[in-house]
Amino acid sequence: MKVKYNLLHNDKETGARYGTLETNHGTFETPMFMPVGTRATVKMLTPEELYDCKAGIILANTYHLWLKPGEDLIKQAGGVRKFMNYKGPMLTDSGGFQVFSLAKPKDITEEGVHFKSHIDGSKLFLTPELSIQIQNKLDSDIAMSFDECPPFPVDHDYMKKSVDRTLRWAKRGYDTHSNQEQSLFGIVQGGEFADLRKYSAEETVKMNFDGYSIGGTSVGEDKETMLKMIENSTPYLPTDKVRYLMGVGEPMDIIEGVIRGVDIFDCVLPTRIARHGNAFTRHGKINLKNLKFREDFTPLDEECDCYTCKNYTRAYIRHLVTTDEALGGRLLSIHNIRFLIKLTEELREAIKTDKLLEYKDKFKSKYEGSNS
RNA sequence: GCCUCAAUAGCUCAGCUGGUUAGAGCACUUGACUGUUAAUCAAGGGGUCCUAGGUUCAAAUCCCAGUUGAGGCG
Repeated sequence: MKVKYNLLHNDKETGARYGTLETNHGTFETPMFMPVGTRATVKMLTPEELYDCKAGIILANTYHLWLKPGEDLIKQAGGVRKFMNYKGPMLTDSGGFQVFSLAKPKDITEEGVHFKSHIDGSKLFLTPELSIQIQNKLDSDIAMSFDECPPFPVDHDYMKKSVDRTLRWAKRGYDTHSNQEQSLFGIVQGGEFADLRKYSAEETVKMNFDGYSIGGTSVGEDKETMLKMIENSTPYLPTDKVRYLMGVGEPMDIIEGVIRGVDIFDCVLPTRIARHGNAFTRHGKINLKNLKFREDFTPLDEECDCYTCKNYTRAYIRHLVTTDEALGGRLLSIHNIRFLIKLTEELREAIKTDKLLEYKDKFKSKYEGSNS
């Protein structure tokens, strides 16, 4: 079956959405943060640890799994969820972000995108059809359209051409999509241009996808521009389909996204900064490598209910991080993922009680106050 | 007792045919990270070049004496 979004409540002041998304492998509440498991693993964590973090859905990447181990092996294993022993809902990204991170402008053609493999430098060619075919075989619950994710900034002329090409690619992917058990989402682009966001959203919605996402954010633009990108997109999306903001994961960005009508977020930030020794806390981001945590025998965050905070101290985690022990990255990853998911839980509660703006103000003053 | 070799950043070492402000890796102290090319990247602090003389316009570098260490010979 296709995913089904149920809108259960709008925050009275902001219109922010509380709802649920039904999938073939479970129903979860939104807003929700989706941890990133690019290569069929949320780096350093087991599926059980993700369940403990209350992850509603996780993400894997078409591009990376195409190269290794190959989509046919994963199909043989019974799909990516079975392959990695993850029992909950899963979304696959299309490889569109790799157009941004790996390809050069001249590599992007109407037919598809020429890549140089980041593994061995060999020449690759990814098309909208191929991306969808790979995702059909990966058998995720939700497949993403193959889009161009342009860098920031590009001029209006380039962005218009890019948006039109992404629309044609979306249509090609839609026509290729054959896995009836899998949903397919369209992606809104248009950069910081309000007219192109509107145009991209309206044209994408006409194709009647199972859900919609906002792409082209977190590619180097400033915060204010990113928020404009969102608020220039969500008004044109249908209220009865889920909305997913791609690549956004700073706590304040998630809150601002929810206020603007977003339901799902994904981001590598919690897991990446964890491997680099950092943790989100109510009082801002902290770097456990800092000397000031040497004798700090308190948890990362007093109010956190994660496995790490219930059992370990900052001093111990600092020891693990400074001695390059893998457990440090694991404990921090568990905490950071749980932190963002708990944030979305609290946002859901705030929406249900129509107190989202009040919640935002409280969170913000703590988070952007003095670090400790 | 004699001979040889060594001594430069916290550690391991480059530099030694004299010539800008003595370097590197690691460690240390910080910072960055937003649909993962990332357990990564960047910056910063840190020196009696063993000590004392000498040669020279100029010495980590050459000469002399000493100190400490390693090895060898008695």
